[in-house]
Amino acid sequence: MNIENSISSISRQSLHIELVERLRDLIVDGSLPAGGKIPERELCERFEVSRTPMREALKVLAADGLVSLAPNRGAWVSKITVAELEEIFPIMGALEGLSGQLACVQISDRQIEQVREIHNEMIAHFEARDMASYFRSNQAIHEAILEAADNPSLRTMYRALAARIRRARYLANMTDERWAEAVDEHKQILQALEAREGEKLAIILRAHLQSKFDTVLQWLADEEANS
Amino acid sequence: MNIENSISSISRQSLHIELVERLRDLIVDGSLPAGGKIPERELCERFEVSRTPMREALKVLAADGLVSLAPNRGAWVSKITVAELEEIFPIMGALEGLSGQLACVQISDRQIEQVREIHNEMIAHFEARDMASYFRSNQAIHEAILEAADNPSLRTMYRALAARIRRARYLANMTDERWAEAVDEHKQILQALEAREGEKLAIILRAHLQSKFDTVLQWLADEEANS
DNA sequence: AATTTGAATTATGAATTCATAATTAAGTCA
DNA sequence: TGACTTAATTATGAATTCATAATTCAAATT
Repeated sequence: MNIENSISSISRQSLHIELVERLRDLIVDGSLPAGGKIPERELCERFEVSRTPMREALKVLAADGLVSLAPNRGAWVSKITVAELEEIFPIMGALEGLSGQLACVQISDRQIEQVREIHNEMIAHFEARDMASYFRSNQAIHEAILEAADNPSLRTMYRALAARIRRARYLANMTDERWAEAVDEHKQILQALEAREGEKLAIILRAHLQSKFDTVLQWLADEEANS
Repeated sequence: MNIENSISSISRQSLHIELVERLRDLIVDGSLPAGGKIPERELCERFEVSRTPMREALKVLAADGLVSLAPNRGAWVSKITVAELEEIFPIMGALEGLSGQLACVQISDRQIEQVREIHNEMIAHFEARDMASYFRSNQAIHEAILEAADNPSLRTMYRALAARIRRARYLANMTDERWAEAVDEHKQILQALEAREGEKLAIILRAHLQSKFDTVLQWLADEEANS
């Protein structure tokens, strides 16, 4: 690596980039709840930055759809609506399907081995009914496939959409029956990946996502019933 | 429409949004050439805004991939590389395929009629060998299908990708043979749409895009040969 | 008491300022 | 001359300031 590169990799990236990532996390993990106002001043104090980089970050997140800017009224965490989910899930399906297809072309034996390991861990978490750990492994598998697809633009777009969906904290909503189905779908995913059957993997991934969508819709319906 | 909505629709959107659109146009139409430095001060003077909203706009465009920010060295129009196009085209294919599928479900007879009209205009432009007009009609068809898909998120993402690709001004590169092929593909697109055969339309659209990709790669190869 | 009005306060959008990094220009020496 | 230093200039990133829009809250009115 030459000097120029080594310097740029050491130097801290700009504040607004850092803030985009931090704020995205706060929104996705629910610390900044959907529909709520974003306390600009407070966040500036918390992260010890001035308003300029904070507001730059908010503008980037707004372009991403995670934040809504009301002129002269500030920034709000965008609400998750059923309409939005109905928009996003088919797109996720298309991107994840593509991700699977590309992965089947590109993936190394070593990477398949890694996916299988995560898969087995996930099965163990399922059998222990440890949903949080299960969910982490689950996400790691999808990330590994996305990684194997080796397409940075696809990765960025997929993650932006995933962030928008993840604000819906539907995690605990999965029934035991649905959970078992999801595990079965994951076994098919692993099979197709190991056989490097791209088309088949794409179809399974899309179906898997459709089921997830149904779960999320169920969660939303429950939410509304409770409010 | 209630008072709140009527007010918000009157109020001018923020400067940075306006600038994002203007700058995107400048980049896509080549006024700000790929790989070139973005003259921040000059643009501020041209649009009569201070650096704050201009820089906010640049950050949004950077998140979109149209602009690269070099720490302490300013903003540059991102270069188009073969690697980037290889990334983007499959994604465009997935999105455009989805767009076609959704359109086949949603599209009204009236909308199909409109697409057919644009299609016929396009054929006339082809027969007159008026490539600029042909290209406009062509784009209008893809836009109409995207519109019929009725999915704002898909629209936004598709357009963002299209902007990244359009910086490659490959327009004049199409051979007469390739042009005739493209027209033939468009006849198949119209047929599938009229028959509302979503799967088929998706396949045709992906193939159509693949051919376009080949044209763009050819253009890039020529470019490099000339430089 | 509920609603309306208007001043005080606060938040927002954008311009300006400021510290520092990068670039350019000028000078030095082989 | 041409490579290397170093000072001057410029550009950049971020903080601060400023004008204005929105909100709050108390007083006035019905």
